[in-house]
Amino acid sequence: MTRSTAIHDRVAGAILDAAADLLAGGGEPPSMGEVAEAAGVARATLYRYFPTRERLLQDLAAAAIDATAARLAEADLDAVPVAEGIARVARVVAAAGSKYAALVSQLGPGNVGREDEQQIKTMIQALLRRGIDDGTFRGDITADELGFLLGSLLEAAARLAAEHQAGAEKAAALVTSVFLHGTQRRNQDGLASPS
Amino acid sequence: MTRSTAIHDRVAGAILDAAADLLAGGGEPPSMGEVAEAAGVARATLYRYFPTRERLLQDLAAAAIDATAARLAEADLDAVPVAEGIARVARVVAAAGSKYAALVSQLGPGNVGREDEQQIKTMIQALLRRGIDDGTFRGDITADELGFLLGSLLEAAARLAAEHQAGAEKAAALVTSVFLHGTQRRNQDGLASPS
Amino acid sequence: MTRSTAIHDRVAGAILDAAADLLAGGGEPPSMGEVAEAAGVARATLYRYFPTRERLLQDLAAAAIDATAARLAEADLDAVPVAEGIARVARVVAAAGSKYAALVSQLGPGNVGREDEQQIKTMIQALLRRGIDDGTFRGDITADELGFLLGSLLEAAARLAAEHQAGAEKAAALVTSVFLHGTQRRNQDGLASPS
Amino acid sequence: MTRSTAIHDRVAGAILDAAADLLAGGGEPPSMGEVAEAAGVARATLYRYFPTRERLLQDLAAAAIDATAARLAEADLDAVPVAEGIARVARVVAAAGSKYAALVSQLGPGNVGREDEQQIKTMIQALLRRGIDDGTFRGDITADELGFLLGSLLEAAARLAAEHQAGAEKAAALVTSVFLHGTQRRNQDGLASPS
DNA sequence: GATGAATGAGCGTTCATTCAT
DNA sequence: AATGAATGAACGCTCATTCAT
Repeated sequence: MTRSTAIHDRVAGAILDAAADLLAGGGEPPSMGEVAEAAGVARATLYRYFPTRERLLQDLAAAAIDATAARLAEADLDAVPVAEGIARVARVVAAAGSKYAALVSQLGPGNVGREDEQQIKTMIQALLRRGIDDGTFRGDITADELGFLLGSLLEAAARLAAEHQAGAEKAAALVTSVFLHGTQRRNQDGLASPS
Repeated sequence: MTRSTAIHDRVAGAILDAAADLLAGGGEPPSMGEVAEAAGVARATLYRYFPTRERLLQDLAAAAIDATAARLAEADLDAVPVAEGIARVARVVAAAGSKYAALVSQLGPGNVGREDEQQIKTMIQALLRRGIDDGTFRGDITADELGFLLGSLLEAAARLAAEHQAGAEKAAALVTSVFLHGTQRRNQDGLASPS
Repeated sequence: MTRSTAIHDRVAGAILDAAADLLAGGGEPPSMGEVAEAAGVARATLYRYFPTRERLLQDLAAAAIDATAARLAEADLDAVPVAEGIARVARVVAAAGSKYAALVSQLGPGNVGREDEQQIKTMIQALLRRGIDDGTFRGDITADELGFLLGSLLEAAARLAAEHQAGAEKAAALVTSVFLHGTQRRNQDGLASPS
Repeated sequence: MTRSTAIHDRVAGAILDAAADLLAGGGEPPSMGEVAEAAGVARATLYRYFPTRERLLQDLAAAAIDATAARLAEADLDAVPVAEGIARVARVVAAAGSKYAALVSQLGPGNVGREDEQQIKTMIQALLRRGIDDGTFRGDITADELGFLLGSLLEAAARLAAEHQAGAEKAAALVTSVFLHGTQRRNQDGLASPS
């Protein structure tokens, strides 16, 4: 069992690597046949590991997300002020860059392995909730809304970084600044604000 | 000629309507045969009008964009303060909502009829540039970067509205507020800002 | 009526000419669209004259056959000995050559405007029957069988002439000789003969 | 390899059989879909074996020709007098009958797998040349011309047999007799002969 | 009566997925 | 467990034929 599991993982890894390369490289989404060939297995074998194209992409996304989650976990978000936490999140996501962007366009937003993504969502939600509690954010935006906004901006940062329109650091700083300023607690300022 | 053009446009319109309905409705992207049937024409006829699936989707997107551009043109963006202009843009885009969101996921971001989209981009760029000039926005973010950020947030607003996670008005207000506060000119405030 | 009939015939003639040219020229059978274009009319107009591809080809064949029938009628088959009659038939058919061959391959043997072909068949049958009666042909082959054999050999002559593998005269003489010798009345000769 | 080749051949054979049946049966040429259905395979599979309708027909013809060639090879043409050889050829071709006739009308004469047909042509040419040398045939007709004439008459025999206008035996005997008498060496007889 | 457009059937192809070995 | 072959659905296209103006 241990033996075979090891083999299984090695093959699955090779397939995921091949798929990632193809996705990152060419413009058109690779066919299952191309993935199988690049991985050096037969189409039918590919299907033994990933019973569906969608599943393959999801698992691929899950891998990227796991890596991102790991980096976030190392980032000690709980140990720093909320603003710094947001900055770290943005840097990690912007660095993940191209992989993340390529996948998202294949899956449509929101289909990315719900369960795996949850790890990240949870960490970020904690950060946001802490920010609400300690007054970093204004009180008229719910945690869910904050999460959605931050998600969109992080996606923008990843795309910016991926398309080399800005360095990852630059993109992260930009997004961090806008998010924090856009959501920070303040006094009357005459600007529109959600009812 | 006028006659035949009118007929042509009517049929093309019927096809686009049918395709839009199917896209908005079901989850799986409709086949060309389904689109043809829904439009009440033969598959061969569909191909006379839209020689390719991709072309159909592009034209569909172009139609949605044209409609949005028309609404933006009616919004008199030049005649109101920048902040109000942004608010109007957000409301229009959030109202466009579902159509826009369904299409984007089919085409991948960025393939949406470059030329047609340009109309909108131009209007928004003008608004942003005016905001930079009159001090609405801080000076450390370029017009391009502002455009990218606003684009991401508008997409978020459209998705929010489409998924009924928030009313279109609410989504627009949220995004407007965050964007304006996030990018407004300010004094030192100790928050991170892009170098 | 007379006026319009004249016009009608002129257009029909132009179409038939165009079709004949295309058939004789290229290898692949021309499409209805190609015929229409070559004739300078719209596809739909072509169908007003020839309601079916098959009908067009049949009418084309009928024209060729009419011409052939006319030449045969001029040949005074009744006024000469049977053997000379056969020779004249062969010369006429071999001379018709290429047109005949190109058409046959499009219609499959035997579909060539039954009625029109009948004119020729009747003339030839009369000749063959006279040959049976006057002892030119042996008595163990029916008039129908003789007709079929002669038909096959005439087709061969036409093809030979069309493909320039032999001059029309040569091909006609060859076929005439073989047919006459092969079917002439004779004494015991030890060769196989149909029971 | 041996295994898979055997399977491949079995399926290909089943497809060819189905196609032959449909061709022989109905009047209208069967669609690829009909052939696939009759053979019990999916259309896509049919295309794996025969990538083109034309290819399918050619291979079908080649099969018929191979079978005919095999029968001719069994007929020991070299071991019998030329006249008897011709008779055997005629019997074999007339027996092949319907298959051969149905195919020819689909492919147009002369497109039938040139290489495969060559086997038969060669055998017959040998026979004819022997006949020229041993005086069976008259000297004023070349081997090529004899071949062409015999070919036409054999085609006639196949058609006669296929259309049940005569039994295969009868058709073969008729054609044999006419060909041999028509081409045999003789003295002056007053009949036309090719210059 | 002539035409442009529409139709329906078939062709040849790709591809995700399943079957049988 | 890995594979070659099969499947079915759709795509994009051509063409004979029909419809509506």
